[in-house]
Amino acid sequence: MRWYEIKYEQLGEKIILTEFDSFIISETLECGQCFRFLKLNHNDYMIIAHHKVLRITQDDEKIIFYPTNESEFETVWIPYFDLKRNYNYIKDILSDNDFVLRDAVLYAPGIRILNQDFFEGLISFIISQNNRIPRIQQIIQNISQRYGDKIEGFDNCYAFPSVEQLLEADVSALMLCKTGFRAKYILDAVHKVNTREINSSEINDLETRELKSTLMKIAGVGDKVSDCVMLFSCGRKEVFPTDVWVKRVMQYFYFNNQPVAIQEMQDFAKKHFGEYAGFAQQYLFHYARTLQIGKK
DNA sequence: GCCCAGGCACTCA
DNA sequence: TGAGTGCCTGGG
Repeated sequence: MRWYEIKYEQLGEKIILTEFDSFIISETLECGQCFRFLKLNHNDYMIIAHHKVLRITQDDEKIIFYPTNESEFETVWIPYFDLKRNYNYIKDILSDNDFVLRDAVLYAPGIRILNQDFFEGLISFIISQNNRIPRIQQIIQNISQRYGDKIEGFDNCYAFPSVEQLLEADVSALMLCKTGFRAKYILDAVHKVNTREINSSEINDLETRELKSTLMKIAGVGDKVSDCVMLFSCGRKEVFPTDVWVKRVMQYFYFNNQPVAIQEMQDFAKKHFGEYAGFAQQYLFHYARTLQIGKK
C-alpha cells in the first residue's frame, strides 16, 4: 500500500496527529532539504512555509501542529509534509537486499521528503552552492526580511518573497543580504521566472529531463541545484542529487572507495533505486553527513 | 592567515 | 571533453 488516509483531530487551533509512522520532525527538518526552521526544544520546531508560521511539537504518542485548522491542514500541511505517503513501503523496498540503505534507513527512520514551494526552492538551492547550511539559512532570512511580507502575529517572521517582490532586488542589495557571487544568479532566476521562460505553472507538465534542461538555462543552476529543486520543490522523487556527501558515501560503500564519475553514480542510482532514488538520496545524505562518512 | 563549505562558470589544452 | 581555478563570506 503506497498511500493511506491519515487520522487526526482538531482541538482549538491545534491539529493533533496520533497515528503516524516514519515521521520524526527533527530528522525531517534537519536532513538538509529545508532551510526555514527554528529549533525551540527537542522535537519542537517553528517553520515558515507557504506564508505561514507553524509550530510542530512531537512526543512518543503524538505530533501537534499549531496554529492551524482542519482545512488548512488538509490543503497546506498534509501535502507539505507528504503525510499520506507510506514511507514504510519505500523503506522496505530500499532496504531489501541493500545493507547500506538498510543501515541508512535505520539511522534516520523519520525522514520525510517535504514538498516545498517551487520559487523558494529554486532561489534557496541557488544560494546553497558552495555554502554552509547555517549561512544559507541566514541569507534566506535576510532576503525574506528585506523583500517578503511580514507574517502577522509573529515577531521577526517574514514569508519568502514572491517573484514580483524580488523584481525589486538588484545586485548591490542582494550583496547586502550576503548572497555573495550568487546575487547575479538569483537575479537571472527571478528574471526567467518573471518572463515565463521558466513557467512555474507549467512545471508539472514537463518530463523530468525536459524540466532539468529548462532549469539549467538559469545562470548558476547546474546538475546538483536543478536536481535539488526537482526533488524538493517539484515532486520529482526519482532524481538523485549528487553532492559531495552523496558522492563520498556512494564511493565509500558501492564503489570500493575508488574515484567514480558523477554520471556513473547517477546511472547506478537510477538502476538500483529506480523511482525511489530521491528517498535513497536523502537517507544516504543524512547518514553520510552526520557520520562524516568518506571524508578524508 | 588559511582552509573550506550540499557548485558553477569559465578557461585552456 | 575534461581538468583546473576563482568566487562572497565567515567559522574553525
